[in-house]
Amino acid sequence: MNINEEIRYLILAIQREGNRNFSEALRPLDLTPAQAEVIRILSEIQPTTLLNLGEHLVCESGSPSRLINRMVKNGLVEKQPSPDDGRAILLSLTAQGEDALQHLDVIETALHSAIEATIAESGLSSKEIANTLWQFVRDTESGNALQRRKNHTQTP
Amino acid sequence: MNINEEIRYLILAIQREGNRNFSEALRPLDLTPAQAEVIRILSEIQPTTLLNLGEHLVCESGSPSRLINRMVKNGLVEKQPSPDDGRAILLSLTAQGEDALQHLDVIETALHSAIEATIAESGLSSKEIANTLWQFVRDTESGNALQRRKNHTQTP
DNA sequence: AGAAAATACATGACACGTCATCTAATTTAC
DNA sequence: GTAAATTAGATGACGTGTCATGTATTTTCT
Repeated sequence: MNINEEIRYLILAIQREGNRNFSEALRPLDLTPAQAEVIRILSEIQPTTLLNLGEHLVCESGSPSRLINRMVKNGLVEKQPSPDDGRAILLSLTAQGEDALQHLDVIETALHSAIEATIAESGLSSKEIANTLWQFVRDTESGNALQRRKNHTQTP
Repeated sequence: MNINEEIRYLILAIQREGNRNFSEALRPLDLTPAQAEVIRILSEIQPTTLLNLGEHLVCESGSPSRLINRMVKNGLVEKQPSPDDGRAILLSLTAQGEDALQHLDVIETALHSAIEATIAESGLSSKEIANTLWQFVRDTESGNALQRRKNHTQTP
């Protein structure tokens, strides 16, 4: 097996395993990884429209109508019509959503520490890895979404 | 945003973008990425059972009954009862499946060249990247599946 | 102002992935 | 030899992802 094919499958394997672990950690909160991403993004840019939310989501392309509808049904997100645009809908976290955010923070902090420890064992730095990984998603939809998130969370 | 959180989302973004690109390349063959993985694995270890196939699949945990049923319906794979075990089913590629394999080979070769070129731009080597990525999936289900595939394709 | 194009969102259709549960066949234990 | 445990596979349920299509609202163009 070609080393580049191996890397292709490694990315898939890491994503699957990571998602499984994260799902398991989120189970007590009754959240999926995609929902967790929505909560974190909304906490940074709420209130915002479905379209703008979609432009910050790495987990999905297009407008995440159904993902949001499920979260509304679960009491995590609320919708209200936009005063400026009759087509748009403004989304924000409910009190329950804000509450989930606090728990989510603990879980994600632990996850990121685990990632750091894993990379440290390899001898490379997180920065070197990130730099290489960025090569794959520069000027892509998902890459742009991630870049937007970075811009939003940096203190200027 | 923490660098390790960034890496977490980079993995997700790469997997999504890569999957979209691969899906698009496979569209003329009427194959999905998961089906492509099955074809490649079967070509290496056929005839084999559903369970053994599952142990070589990175794309799915558990037994891929439905994935295979779809491929049987599409004429890519054929099932036959195992002579040794009344519970087991032996899977193999049909002529159409073998034909798809040839086309798949061309597509994957191009994909792996593109991966190589992307990594080369970053200054690190494919081996260094692979080594670090392996840290994340050592002793996991997906990682073991990939290791089994490597063992099968290496010339001893 | 009015027609045409663009935009924001919703929805149907399909294929995954994951978990839980079920059935049938085989192995294990006694 | 038979009951219990294990194993191989199938299937229901649910939540994504992705693509295509549909509807309502705004913008643009003239």
